[in-house]
Amino acid sequence: MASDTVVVGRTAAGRMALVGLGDHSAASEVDTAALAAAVAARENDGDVRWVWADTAAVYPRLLDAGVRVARAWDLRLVHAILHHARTVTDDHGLRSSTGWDADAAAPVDGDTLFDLGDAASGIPETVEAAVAEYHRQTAAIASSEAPGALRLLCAAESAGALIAVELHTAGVPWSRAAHEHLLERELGARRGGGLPARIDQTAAVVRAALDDPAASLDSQPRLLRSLHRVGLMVQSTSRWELAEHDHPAVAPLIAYKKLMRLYTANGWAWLDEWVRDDRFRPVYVPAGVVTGRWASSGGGALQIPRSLRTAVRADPGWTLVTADVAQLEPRVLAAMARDTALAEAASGRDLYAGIVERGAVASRAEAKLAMLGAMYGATTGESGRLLPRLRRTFPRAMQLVDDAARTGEDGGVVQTWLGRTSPAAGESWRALQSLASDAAASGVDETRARRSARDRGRFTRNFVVQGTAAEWALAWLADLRARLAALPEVDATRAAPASGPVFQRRPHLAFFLHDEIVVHTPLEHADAVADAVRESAASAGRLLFGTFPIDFPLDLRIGETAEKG
DNA sequence: TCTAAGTGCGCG
DNA sequence: AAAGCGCGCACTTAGA
Repeated sequence: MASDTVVVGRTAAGRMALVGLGDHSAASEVDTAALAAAVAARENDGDVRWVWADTAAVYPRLLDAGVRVARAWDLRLVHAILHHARTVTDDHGLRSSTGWDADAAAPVDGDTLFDLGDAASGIPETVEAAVAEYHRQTAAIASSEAPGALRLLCAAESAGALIAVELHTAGVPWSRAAHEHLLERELGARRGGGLPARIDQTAAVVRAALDDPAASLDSQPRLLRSLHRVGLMVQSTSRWELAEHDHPAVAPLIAYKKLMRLYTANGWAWLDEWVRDDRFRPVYVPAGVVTGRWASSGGGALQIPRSLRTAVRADPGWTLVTADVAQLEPRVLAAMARDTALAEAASGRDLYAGIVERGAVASRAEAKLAMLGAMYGATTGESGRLLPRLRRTFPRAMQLVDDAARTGEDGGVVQTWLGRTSPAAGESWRALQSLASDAAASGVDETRARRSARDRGRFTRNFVVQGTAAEWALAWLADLRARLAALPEVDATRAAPASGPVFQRRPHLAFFLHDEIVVHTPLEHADAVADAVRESAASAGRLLFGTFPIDFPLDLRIGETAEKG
């Protein structure tokens, strides 16, 4: 078994070049059509880390050709991390404009999305440029004050890039029939020309209550005027404010909004556009959020209503293993701050119950409110009122987030546990602050500047926690992916072809949402998958936080489970 | 007729 | 209208 790093890029002649960087470095060239076979051969030959410009551009074709790779290095994503990383002391030219700082190619419809060599991204893709960039990146990491952590982050980010493509390719097993059944039950039958019957009926009830048969329910300004005419003096048309009023129009209006939301966001049109072959294939965007969380593009993958998860159904002979982490962010905070008191409160399954047991607050609801307030920067209301009690009981954890907030308010940058750095303060932000600090500044300027400083403080406060939680989740995913790949395949008669050639015969990740995963697995491997999910969570905790005693308990379920709890 | 901004709501 | 973070999407209106 040879361990090697192989850089993949284009040649001037438009072929694909594979350049080995190891002891037995060698270069070879193949036509684009033969890339998958060349990668497969090298992958089977030994332990390889594949270095390429953009996983989202290269990997879909490999998967479609039946080729999975174990390890990768995504030059675009790693560049984005290192470009801003505060701990890097020598950037080796990484911070100058080289084309690698281009944004990801905007996802587009149709076949061009994952076309190899799509030049829209602006990323240099020649193999020479890729080799040079890889050397810059490894050198920059080596110069970091915490090279191990940064290297881990970059490897985890790259593993995430592989997983994002794999999730798209495999898709979420989605029962069109179950989805349609739910739509008909909630909305009534689909009607070609107009709205489903139930929506029409509900709208009629609302209009009757508003004493206006022509009232517009979809235009916020006009609806607001209609409400005012019947004495409902609301300032917005949002559900929470409507619910505070007692009027015959309120209940049907809230019902109308709920039905319309289902119809427009996840109705038949969504089903037609996003579900093929009983698979929902969202486009995941690794690091699409500044904190390092993933975003999604199209299909609203990260906003699927929980009520709709009844449509998530395993293929025949397969099942689903679903797991989410209980209170990931406060656990991560406890470990980052080395706050043993908070870690002890977290030692049971329910961190909030643990906080109550330690006497900080009186109820679980208060504990949750206070903890969220601490991580989001609440200043007023019940959440703000509870914060001093949390500060007394968990001073180290609270100091970590308070420090992050102060740094942000002062215009500084903060870092996650592994070294992802928050964005620098923008030019307009700085201008506002310096304007307000001028002796001749007006009270209005000062107020605006203070508010903007506090806004930024809340962002950096949350950045350290949300970003580190995202790192933990990446580590969890990456470790789980490797464990799943080691489980045995089922025979071809048991295959789930819609999951594609790489995954149709083995357990595979099917969905990921910040702190939650779904694995689609042949029935006989469900218990092994559940073990792998738990072991990878424990492994992720050790990888990030070493021996610090913090648990990451999972709510884990095997089988068709639509909703939580 | 196009785009940008506002509103509201789904998810963590 | 959120108080208190991070997103994406659908719909509307205002403005070019």
